[in-house]
Amino acid sequence: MGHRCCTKQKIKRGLWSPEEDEKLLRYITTHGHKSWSSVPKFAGLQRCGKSCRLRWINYLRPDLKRGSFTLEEEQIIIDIHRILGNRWAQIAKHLPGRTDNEVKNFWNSCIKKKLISQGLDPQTHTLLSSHRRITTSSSSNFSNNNNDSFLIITSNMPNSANNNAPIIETSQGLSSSSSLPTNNQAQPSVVQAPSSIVTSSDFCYEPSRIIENNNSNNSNVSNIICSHNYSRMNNSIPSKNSLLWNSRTDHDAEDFRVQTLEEGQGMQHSLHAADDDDDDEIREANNIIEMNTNASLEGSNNDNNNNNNFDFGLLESVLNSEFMSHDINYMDELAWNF
DNA sequence: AACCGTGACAACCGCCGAAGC
DNA sequence: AGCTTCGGCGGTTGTCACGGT
Repeated sequence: MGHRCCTKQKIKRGLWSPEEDEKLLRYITTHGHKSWSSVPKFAGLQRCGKSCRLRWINYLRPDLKRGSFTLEEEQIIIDIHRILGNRWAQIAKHLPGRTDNEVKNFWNSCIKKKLISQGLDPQTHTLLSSHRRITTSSSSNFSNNNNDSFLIITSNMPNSANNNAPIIETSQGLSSSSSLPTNNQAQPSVVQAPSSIVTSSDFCYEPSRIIENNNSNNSNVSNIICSHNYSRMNNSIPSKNSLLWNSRTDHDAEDFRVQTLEEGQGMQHSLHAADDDDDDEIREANNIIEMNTNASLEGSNNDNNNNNNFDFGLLESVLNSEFMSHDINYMDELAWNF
């Protein structure tokens, strides 16, 4: 049973012969591909347009990088997969010369097994239950020992096509009553960020500290969760009043800074998004955006944003992953207060 | 030499959303 | 507004090479 476009004509299937490749290559390089459905006809191929497209994209395209994945590429895939999941096309965009099919195959044949052998769930990047040393409560609950244990920034990402400034929500601390906030509880403070701060729902990430994830209910909404995991980087507990860390925003990027100023008086965020030249979505590289907010750290109502886009399931998994997969002792020494 | 398991890669399938009519 | 076509995507299957038994 072929694809609909294949049913009308006699269609060859299976592996492509060198002659077919030659025909397709010659046609595309001279005529381009305005309409894939008409390519086989004009190129003299007994294939469906879809098959031609796939062959071109995955094999014949001149800008493809062949050969094994490098360790760096592997790490990029893992990092982005942690954030985006099985969005192979999005992941591949961060790997010049690689196709989604390649990335997917590499993941399924290599990375997946490697993660499993390390005791990690390849889908969630958290420890497999058999490897857990700390047990947690049910997935709907999260508990910690301090109200001000972490900072959450939730950004309401715009489409890359529009220039609306994203909404950045900040919230500090979760209830220590062991359950996550619900929609009826105090809402995070909301500030309007400059439009240059974020242009993509998937470019800004820091594997161990910041998680950004599309909300399943709204593809334009992403969450960035920053946990207070500073001491691992700085080998010290961060000061209460000034907090700064770096993180990666892309494979060649390094800056994403959040600076927290006087507790209770406000917060200052300094975001530095690095660029990926090949990605239209990542336009605002190297802009240092500072925004001062008067957001109360206690959380406040806001007049222009009522959505509750926190992905608490994600949050929990992130935190579980964070604390269990990296450094158990870290939990003991972590000072939660700023 | 034959068989089998595995890994890597290629290709197909079915679904979905956008665009055009 | 509803239908069709098309391109894009992720999941799955097929194919081939290779090494071990």
